[in-house]
Amino acid sequence: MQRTRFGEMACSIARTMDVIGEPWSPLILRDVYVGIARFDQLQEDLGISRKVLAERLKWLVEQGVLERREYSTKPPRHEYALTPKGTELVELLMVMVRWGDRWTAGEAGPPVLYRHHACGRIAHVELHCSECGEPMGPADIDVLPGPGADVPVPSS
Amino acid sequence: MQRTRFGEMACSIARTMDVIGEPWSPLILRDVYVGIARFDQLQEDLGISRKVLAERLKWLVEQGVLERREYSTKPPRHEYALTPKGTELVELLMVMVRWGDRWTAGEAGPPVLYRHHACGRIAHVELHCSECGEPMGPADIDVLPGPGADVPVPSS
DNA sequence: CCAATGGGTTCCCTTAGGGAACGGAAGCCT
DNA sequence: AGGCTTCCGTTCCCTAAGGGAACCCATTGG
Repeated sequence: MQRTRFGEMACSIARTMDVIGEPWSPLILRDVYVGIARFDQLQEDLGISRKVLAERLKWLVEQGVLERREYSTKPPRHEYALTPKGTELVELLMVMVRWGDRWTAGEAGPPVLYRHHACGRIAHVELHCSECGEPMGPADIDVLPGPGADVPVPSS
Repeated sequence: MQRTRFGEMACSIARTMDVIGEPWSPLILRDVYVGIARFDQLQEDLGISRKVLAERLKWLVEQGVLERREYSTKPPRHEYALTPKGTELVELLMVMVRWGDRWTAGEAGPPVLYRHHACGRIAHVELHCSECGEPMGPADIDVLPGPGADVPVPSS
């Protein structure tokens, strides 16, 4: 619903939510990431209303998160693919998965597992500091005002 | 709106969205994390409707993400605090901030900065593998079915 | 006694999600 | 050639959820 526009707020959380804050968007990105890329596949896999799916896809393409490309011209057919901007959002999904696994999976265990190419092991993501490489969580930081504070509208 | 229930899906992303997928929830958690913890403070800081704020807080408390506690009995006054379950969600917020900083901050730069206690430097989060400690992003993993796949309802 | 503060609740209006039906363009089958 | 099927949406209507403003109640301070 969200009639309050988040994109104008001087907060990167709000601005991220403005792009993918509508509840279906992360699931759409997940599906595209794992290769479910066409309209009907998405609709069936998610159980989303076709109307809402069309709206979401349009929005996500406008935001530069997805790209709509023709994979067949003779019958015009399209599929959706992650842009670099969208691929980085998948990192966010990986952290959501981690939290969901820990707190909502119950006894059945996690629905999916990740195997890390580098070490070949089943693993999950952890947050580390970009500067020193050590773990960095909510308790390990001070939050300071940055240069973009109090600037309501960034660019567009 | 989300009349489709996400909590039943065998997907940790969907189940996480079921808890905090409504657009205001991450901003509420952000505020509580930085110490904006009382109803009126939240309402003013966010510009959210009081009705929706009351609903969200109730939901987040029910979900065990926030805790409502009385900090004064004489006039009964309450504030909200993050539980451990909620504190781990702040990790998710930190990743959202990272994405928002990179892709939506514009020339003004990030609205807030993090200083890492361990090294004292301004930093952002990066995703690493829990097993080998190396970077682990969307391109570095295989996604495999886990034990909880095809189990629609986890516990509750 | 009156106003202010804190923390909500109630009411009404508008808007966005859900579901089902429709549409249209290009194969494919017989 | 006619009709079925696939893909990708659009349109319609209904209901539920968000927004805003007003109201409420308890306590405290002046």
